[in-house]
Amino acid sequence: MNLKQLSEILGLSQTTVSRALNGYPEVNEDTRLRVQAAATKHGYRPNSRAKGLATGRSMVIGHVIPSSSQHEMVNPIFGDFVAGAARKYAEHGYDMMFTNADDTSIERAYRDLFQRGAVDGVVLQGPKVNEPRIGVLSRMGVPFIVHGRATGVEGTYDWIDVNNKSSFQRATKFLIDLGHRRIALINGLEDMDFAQRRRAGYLEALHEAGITPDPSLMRSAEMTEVYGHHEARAMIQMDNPPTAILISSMISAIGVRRALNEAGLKMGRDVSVIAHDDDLSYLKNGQDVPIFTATRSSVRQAGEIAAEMLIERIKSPEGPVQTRLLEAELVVGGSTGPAPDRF
Amino acid sequence: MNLKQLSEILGLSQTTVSRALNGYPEVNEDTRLRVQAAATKHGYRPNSRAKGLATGRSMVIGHVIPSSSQHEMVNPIFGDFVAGAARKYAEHGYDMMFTNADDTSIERAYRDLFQRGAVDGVVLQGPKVNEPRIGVLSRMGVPFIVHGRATGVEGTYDWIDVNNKSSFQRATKFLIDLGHRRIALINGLEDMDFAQRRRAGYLEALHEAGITPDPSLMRSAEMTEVYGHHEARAMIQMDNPPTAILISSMISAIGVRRALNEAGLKMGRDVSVIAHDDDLSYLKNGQDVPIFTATRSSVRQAGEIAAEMLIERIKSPEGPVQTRLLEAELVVGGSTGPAPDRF
DNA sequence: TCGTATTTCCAAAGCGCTTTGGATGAAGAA
DNA sequence: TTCTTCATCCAAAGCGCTTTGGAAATACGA
Repeated sequence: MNLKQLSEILGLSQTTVSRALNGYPEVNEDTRLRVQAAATKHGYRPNSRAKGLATGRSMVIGHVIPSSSQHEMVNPIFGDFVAGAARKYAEHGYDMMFTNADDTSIERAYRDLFQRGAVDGVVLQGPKVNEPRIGVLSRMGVPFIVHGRATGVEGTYDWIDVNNKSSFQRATKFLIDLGHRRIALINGLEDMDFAQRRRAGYLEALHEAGITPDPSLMRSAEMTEVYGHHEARAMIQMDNPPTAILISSMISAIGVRRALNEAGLKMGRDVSVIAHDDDLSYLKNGQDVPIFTATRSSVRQAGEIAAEMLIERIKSPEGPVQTRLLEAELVVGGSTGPAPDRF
Repeated sequence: MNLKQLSEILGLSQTTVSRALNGYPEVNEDTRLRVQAAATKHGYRPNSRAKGLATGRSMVIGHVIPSSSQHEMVNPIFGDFVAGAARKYAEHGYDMMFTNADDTSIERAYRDLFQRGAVDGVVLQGPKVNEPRIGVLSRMGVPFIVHGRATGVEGTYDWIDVNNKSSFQRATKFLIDLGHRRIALINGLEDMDFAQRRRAGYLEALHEAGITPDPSLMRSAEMTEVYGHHEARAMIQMDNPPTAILISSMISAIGVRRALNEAGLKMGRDVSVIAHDDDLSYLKNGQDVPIFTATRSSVRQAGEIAAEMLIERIKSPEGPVQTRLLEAELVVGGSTGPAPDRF
């Protein structure tokens, strides 16, 4: 069923039917009701491609899945972020499109998506330090929003981010106040912007307390469970092991916990642990009592906000730059305690 | 840059340029090269909406995210499945579209997506027993593939699934052979088809061994970490606790492990545990030695296969029904051992 | 009554592409 | 030479919608 057929059934022109359905004023209210009834009855749905062609808008927002070619890793936060965004998209009548691209072709993927008119805007996830994609998108003139920020990138752009630095600074200070001096940081990949910021917060807290950072206590890699286990295990075997560990992801924190258990160490007593918690739906940090002391910030909520900001940007491309800094909450759970007495 | 402009630059008709770029034979090879060079030089990308309108195909495949309204839960396998599928879509020139829909409007979401011409085919994830969506999609005539199957649905349809029954039957038998008699099952939601099949396998193995199933050892809910913890904790406090636990998800298995640790029980010695492992990229089951004894089947690979099957279906809508049953591998890890002597 | 708004509708153009049905000219056959 | 046959290209229609620029009919004012 297309517009033409529907209009013939109704004995009206396509113009009138189109207007009736799209809420234009120049159509009699009786006619509108008649049209709407017929549309529902016959299950008429305007063809999105034709509509897009005519209006010049696709009502689609693009995401690029950065399936890194080396590490075939899907970020666990992906699902929740997307679910949050999708909900808002749906509310505003947008669909969501994904394209897959490996590291080498991400830029082309974005360019392609936009220039062939497939999307009205894009979301850039997981920015690296000096993220080159931001410049590319800016020059292309495509509305976009960054989930995160990119140190070293010139110019302004819309972004939503967690205050990674302050949250890790606070978490570190929390541990220092508990008497910890040897605090390890199990972080994400070095070149990720969030990892740099978290490290900066960690270092600043150490600095404020007059603690010299120990490079052997700072690790970084893709944040899997196995990675957390591997690094924690290595560190507790050191001559001078850390008494506390800061971890950039709950998933890796689970690996850390596993390593501690294997070594017969008790979290919160022998070793204190703080993790960053994205509040994933399938991995809540305990029920009433949090398992891990954690810096918590819902990535799903970030997805919702990102979607709304992007839609706003699409609506007014020349509007003022929008930024949004979420503060992570420091929730205290059972994984932290006073530094053990080693003397 | 559109076709018209490009053809004017080249001094050729739109027809010829279009044909040159799409590999039709009726164009001189020199001309074709000239056209291709100009297209690259000017960064010409055919507008997908216009192309779609003209060809009648959208080159997009739809997924519906079933963000259940009650439990705001995103399935953790979502990311990996999608990453697998997306890769294949990209290889064949397809994009991937997501729509969000709550439980009540999923059917409408599919109908809408297809009837307005937004997608050429859809993927149906997480089928329930008697899944009504399958009938809907069949009647609509939209090419689709089911990730999973649906007991009780009449008619044939394309699907790819893991042999849930046989894998859980084998896993259960494995535990029985180790001397376990009280074996618990921490399963997914009752109405999910996979959960029913896993339970059937479990029950059959018990039956074969002459063990009467104990309803108090069978739990089912959405498979979060907290759920695994909660159920395991409850069961080990029973008068007659299980000596082995079968779990439908690695995430929940982690919760089970947490409960066992809290109770001072050692996995593999005091309680044996087998989990189903979807081989998620961020949650590998250990490195060399598997942590959990597990029934393993890569959901990412399932995504790839599903994508290829669907594309094949789109190509030949009248082709024979395609089904694919993957056998899960039983990997033996450190979480299982002989039943403890209780006498 | 006539002239002017206002309401309600429509024909046709246009969005950017593919594809049908030729047209043109060169090469080969007779 | 004249007639076919290819090879190569093009004009125009069509995909299904929105939107421009009226036209017709009705209401209103004087």
